[in-house]
Amino acid sequence: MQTNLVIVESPKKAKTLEKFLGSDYKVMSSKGHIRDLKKKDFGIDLDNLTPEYEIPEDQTERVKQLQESAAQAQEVWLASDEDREGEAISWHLAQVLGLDIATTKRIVFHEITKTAILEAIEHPRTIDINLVNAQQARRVLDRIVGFKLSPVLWKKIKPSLSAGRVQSVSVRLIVEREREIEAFQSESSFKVTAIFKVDDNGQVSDLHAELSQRFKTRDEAEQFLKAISNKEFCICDITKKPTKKFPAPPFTTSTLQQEAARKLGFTVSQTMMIAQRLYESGLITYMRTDSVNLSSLCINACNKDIKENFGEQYAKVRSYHTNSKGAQEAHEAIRPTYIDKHEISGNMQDKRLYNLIWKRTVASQMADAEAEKTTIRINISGEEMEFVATGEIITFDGFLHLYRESGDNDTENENDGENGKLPNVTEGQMLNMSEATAAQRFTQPPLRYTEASLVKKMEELGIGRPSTYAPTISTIQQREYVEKGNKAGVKRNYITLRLKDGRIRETNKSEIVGTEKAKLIPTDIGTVVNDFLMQYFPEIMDYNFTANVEKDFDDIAEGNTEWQNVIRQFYKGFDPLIKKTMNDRSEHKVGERVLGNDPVSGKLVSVKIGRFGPVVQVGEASDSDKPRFAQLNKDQSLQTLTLEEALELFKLPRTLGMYENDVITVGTGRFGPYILHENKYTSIPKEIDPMEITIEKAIELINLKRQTEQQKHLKAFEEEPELEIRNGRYGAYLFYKDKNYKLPKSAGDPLKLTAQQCLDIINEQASKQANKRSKK
DNA sequence: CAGTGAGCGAGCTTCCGCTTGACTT
Repeated sequence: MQTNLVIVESPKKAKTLEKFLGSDYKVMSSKGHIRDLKKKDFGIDLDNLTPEYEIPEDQTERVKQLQESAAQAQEVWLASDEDREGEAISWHLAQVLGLDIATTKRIVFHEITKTAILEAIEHPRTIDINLVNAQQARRVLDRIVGFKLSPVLWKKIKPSLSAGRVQSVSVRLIVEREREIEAFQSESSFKVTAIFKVDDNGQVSDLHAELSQRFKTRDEAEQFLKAISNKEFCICDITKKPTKKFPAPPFTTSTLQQEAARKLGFTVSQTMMIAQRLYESGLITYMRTDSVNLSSLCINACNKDIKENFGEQYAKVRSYHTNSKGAQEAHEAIRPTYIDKHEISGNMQDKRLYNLIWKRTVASQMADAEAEKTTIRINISGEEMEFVATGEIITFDGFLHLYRESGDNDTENENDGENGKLPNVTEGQMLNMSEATAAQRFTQPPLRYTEASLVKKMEELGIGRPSTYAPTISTIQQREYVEKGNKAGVKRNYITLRLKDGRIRETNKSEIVGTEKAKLIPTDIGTVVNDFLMQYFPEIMDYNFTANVEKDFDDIAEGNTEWQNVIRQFYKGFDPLIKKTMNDRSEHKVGERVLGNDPVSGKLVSVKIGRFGPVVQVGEASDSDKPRFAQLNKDQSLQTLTLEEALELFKLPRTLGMYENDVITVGTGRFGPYILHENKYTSIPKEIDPMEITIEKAIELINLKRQTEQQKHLKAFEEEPELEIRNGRYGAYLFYKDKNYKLPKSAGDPLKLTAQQCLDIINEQASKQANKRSKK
């Protein structure tokens, strides 16, 4: 007889718990929150500051089941996570299930082990209403900020935009980084390196050293090289210093996302999807966590595993503590459920992520790596400056044997000759310099954010939670505040001076710098919205806003303040700003920039964010004839567009002339410039300027298009009129009911396929597609 | 990746955190 009902948040957790607790206990899950503020309305009675809750559509069935089970049970145990949100979930459950808040048993555990759970059952408490109120304050504040601020944007900038405590500040980070990069002035200096020939136990080897100082100008560097060509070099000092390296703590959501991006190239949401799969298969612990804590069970298992596989000296028991802002630590760190499971079966991605988690976890329980750092100082006769050679050798690899954390700026081959082993030399030894080089080096602008490095920054600032990092990054891209893109590098020339055999040779080389891939770049809309919010709502945009309100939430949780007071206090300052901004009828639209006057009509030319994004406008709404509009090209920006470029946009569409009884026009559309003739569109290739294109060239392109069009239809079928084999840029493919399908290589000669074979291929791909789409 | 090509008149849009979903063409 199941007399007890235990309710947790996650279904997977429920299953595991049921095994531990035995037949007296039925375990169910809430699947997160079961109530929320009304979805459609504002959801808060602002006069009394009362939240208006409802059960979301997709939770009604589940709530009904919970109610039925609760009615049958003699005792209900609320076992949601031990954090603010978890406490609120328990409270909502108690309300909806008609349980007494004062007496209903509330239990918590941070690790899912039998002892931890039985221990929790032994020590139940009741719902902490102060903590619940802290959550209500958090929820209400976010709703007020989001639902009051967004409409201001709809009115002032563009419909459907959004603003919020977390997303707006995330966009700010990206906009400001972009501005830093724009404003960055690269400075160059000359770095001097030298190679000395050393007799190392009968073998001649190179000793690379760098000058202790850099030169500002080419001339200074040249003078220096001249000066040292006939100097003497002597080792004046050798110091050896032992150093230690420590393993990184076990994974949290944020660090897992970062490391999976750096080491495996996963996007943040990809990582979360795979981790979810591993969790549901029982292979890893919960993947949304801010804790670095490992259960003692796990620590012991690591210890045993390390000793068996690497030896006694590699093991070192460690416990980690979080230092990230606002961490609530309701779960363990992300770790393998069973340490002795070194490998898993499954697809490649699952395996790789599991492997990463396994290594990180085990490495966190391994010994420090020990190294010896050697610094050799080389004196130059008659000079203040000296050459310095450094080398580091690992004397004991410790955790490095298994795992090394990657850095954000890691490049493939960063060995600048500074690491590694140095040849054997002694103090006082005279050296022969074989060559010296002065190479021009430039200071680098800050790097744009990747998804993962943005998550890192958000965590540092205490913005967002493990469960929201990935969704937030999707949101700001969906709203088109930010896009993920590549930045082509620029070519830069640099000078190298090389001293060899008493002669200095100068060479000019060039390199491509600043190439960035899959980086977050702000759009015009993102920039305009950010600047607008910064101007009118600086408090919300302050990087410390979240941290400040968190202090208030803590006060509420400790019972020192009433939650409504905190909200009332905030709203008192916020509401007038909203009202004022809404009613502010300034002459110009937000983000508008006047470029000048149209030389033909004399009318005002301006750029702004239009209904469909950035546009140029000639004339004003008050003019007798309507203003003309033109959309900006994809590579143009509101902030940098010039009057000339703006006027250029109005020169299209233009008419080239007649061909076969119809006009040829040249226009520009969503996919770049095109030729329109007889209702058919032909793209104009990149290398041809649509402003310069001749009618002859246009006709040539039209005919070329017709030709490929003709060659497109390889084979049709009588029995399946909607099926066709077509020829495209990448060879033959299938066309069926207005959709394209790839032909697998195994299909053989496309012309020999039967209709049935084609349909089989299509069906197979369609079902794969359906799987993919449903995941979205 | 397989070819695509519109133009600010109804309406509606939006937050942050918890959690996992599965319109058959």
